[in-house]
Amino acid sequence: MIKVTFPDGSVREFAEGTTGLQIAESISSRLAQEVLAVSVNDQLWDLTRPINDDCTIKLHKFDDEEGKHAFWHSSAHLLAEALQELYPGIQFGIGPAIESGFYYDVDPGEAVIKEGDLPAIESKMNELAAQKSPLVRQEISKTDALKLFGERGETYKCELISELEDGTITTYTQGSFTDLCRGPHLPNTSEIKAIKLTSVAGAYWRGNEDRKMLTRIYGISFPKKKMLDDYLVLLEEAKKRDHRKIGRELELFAFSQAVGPGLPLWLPKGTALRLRLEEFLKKIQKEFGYQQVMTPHIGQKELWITSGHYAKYGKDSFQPIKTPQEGEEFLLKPMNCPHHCEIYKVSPKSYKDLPIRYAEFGTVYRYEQSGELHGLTRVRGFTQDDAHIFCRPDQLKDEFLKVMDIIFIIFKALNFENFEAQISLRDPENKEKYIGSDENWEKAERAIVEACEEKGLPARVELGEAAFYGPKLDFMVKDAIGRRWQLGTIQVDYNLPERFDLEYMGNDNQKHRPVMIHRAPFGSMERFVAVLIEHTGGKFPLWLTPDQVVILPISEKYNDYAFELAAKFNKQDVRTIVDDRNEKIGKKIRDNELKRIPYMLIVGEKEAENGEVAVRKQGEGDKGTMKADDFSAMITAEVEEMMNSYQP
RNA sequence: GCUGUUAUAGCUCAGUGGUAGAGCACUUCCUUGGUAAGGAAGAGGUCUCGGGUUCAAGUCCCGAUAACAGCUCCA
Repeated sequence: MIKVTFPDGSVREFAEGTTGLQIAESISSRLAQEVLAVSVNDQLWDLTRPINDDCTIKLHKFDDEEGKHAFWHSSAHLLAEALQELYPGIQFGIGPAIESGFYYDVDPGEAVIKEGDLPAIESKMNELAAQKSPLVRQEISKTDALKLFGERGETYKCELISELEDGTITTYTQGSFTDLCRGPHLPNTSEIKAIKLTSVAGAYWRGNEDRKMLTRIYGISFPKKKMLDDYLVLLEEAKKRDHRKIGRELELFAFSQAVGPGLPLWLPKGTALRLRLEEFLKKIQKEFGYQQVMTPHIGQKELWITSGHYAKYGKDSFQPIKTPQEGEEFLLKPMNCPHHCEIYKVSPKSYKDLPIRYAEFGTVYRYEQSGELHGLTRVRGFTQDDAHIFCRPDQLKDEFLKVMDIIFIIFKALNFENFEAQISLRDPENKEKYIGSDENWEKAERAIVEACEEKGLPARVELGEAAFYGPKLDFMVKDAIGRRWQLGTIQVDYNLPERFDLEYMGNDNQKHRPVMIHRAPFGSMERFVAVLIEHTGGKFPLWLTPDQVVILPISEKYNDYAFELAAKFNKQDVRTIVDDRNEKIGKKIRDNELKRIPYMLIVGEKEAENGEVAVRKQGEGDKGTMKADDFSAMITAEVEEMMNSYQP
């Protein structure tokens, strides 16, 4: 007998060789139907794999990550089996489960797989799933594995096998398809009830630009048809929230081929929104002891040679600007740090002066690869809500904590309730990729980890994701429909102070090196506005939205009253426009609902006579009539209350 | 940058070798209205750009550019 410990701590005995599935059956038949995989001593196993020792187990259904993972991984194998039948001689790369769904990278040889071929592949998958083929795990020696896949001409698989250690290799077989795979998998393919192949795209073999490009087929699958339908609805919803679409509809920003790719044009309404965000952050930063500075958009090439960026990025950047003066070269600034370092150096600094915090909404230019440009989230000219903090080493952690406070205030003000953090450290295997001493790196990495602990901020640690000059802490928010976006960033830098030879006089009358922190709570104004659009679906908070109120006269007879009110409201800082088109009221309501203006005021004979407005709230409908002055006071109070609640 | 797809009116799109179309938006007129689309008329296009095939190209072929999806990259 073996002792099995469940997640709740209870222990039960089972015969040696009992499987996860049998354990589930012993609890309830319903559980046995829904369970997909099992963790045995925190290792993910097949349900059909016999358990021979005492262990702790956890059963996984579709609603947890591990269950989904096994489900989609098996779906990838099912996709491969279907492809093998439809495209004889096809070669397989890898086919993993991903965050939502799965893919398989394949090399179809001469054949071409297009979007239009996906339905046929889907049908084949459904047909094969219905056959209830068990997925059978087999341990195999390295020699046998190389022989097996070698005979089938699977060069990609053989490459993978040759890098594995003998004795750790397993295969899974369902029907006529055998794949090299660590597992785990579903007991059989019939669990996969609803399949959608979503797209086909190219992907480099092993993610390497220099290797062959394979065909990647993406798909997603579910144990129930209804779940697939819900997922497809979510995709539709995401499409409706696309910031590129809403940005055009609400006249926030645009691109022009004449101006150039990746160079956004901010339209009046988008500019109003952005400036309001900037003012909000400036106000908070003032409270936190920041000083605004301003620097030019260009600087001498030597500035970035000093910083080290020219060596690393110079050849892939906008190229230097020449002048009539022989040998004189300027660069469009790709970041603001060197300029801020020069500001620091304008006068000698004492330890009593630190920390010094220079903030600038600094516009920078980076020559992103053409295929990388995407709406406002990835552009070639953008404005960072940048600041550089110069402090003493003993102030580092405290400054870090204060920056985190600013970021929390911003997330709260804009209703990003779900966020997480990622600590990016250097790759310990590849230390030569980074500049700076071991000692400094370790100090900085420790400060970040401790700051997160002190704030109780759960953070994922990623090795090898650090910038080349220092470790960083990035914030990811989840938007209203659950997608993750990277926004704010805080980066420690021991390197630039060194390169720019920054100093301060200590209380020991000796010169010391300050520590630098780069930070941008929004990230960039472009990216942040894009994420905010997708998060809110274009329904911005009242304090932020470009137009807060639109007045809709019932007929042209009441236009004068409408304009009078608008003028009065605007004087009171209630941002108001008038829809004076010669249209029926129903039409005006519809159009302004679609513009997501928070308040619509309908005015006709009754209202004009009594100095009233009929209030309609966007998305909520008629709210009844009130005095015009009461309405503007209400809006002013609502905005003030919001702004005051975010005082540091 | 790589692979694939796309490019027609301000927007969304139809047009599949024989002189360019719809809906919305826009302009003018009628209408002057009460909570999500009133009616009529009109204006608007070198069919992204450059080559080629053809008697004839928006349509077929090649190239460039841009956008989109994915990959790679992201100071």
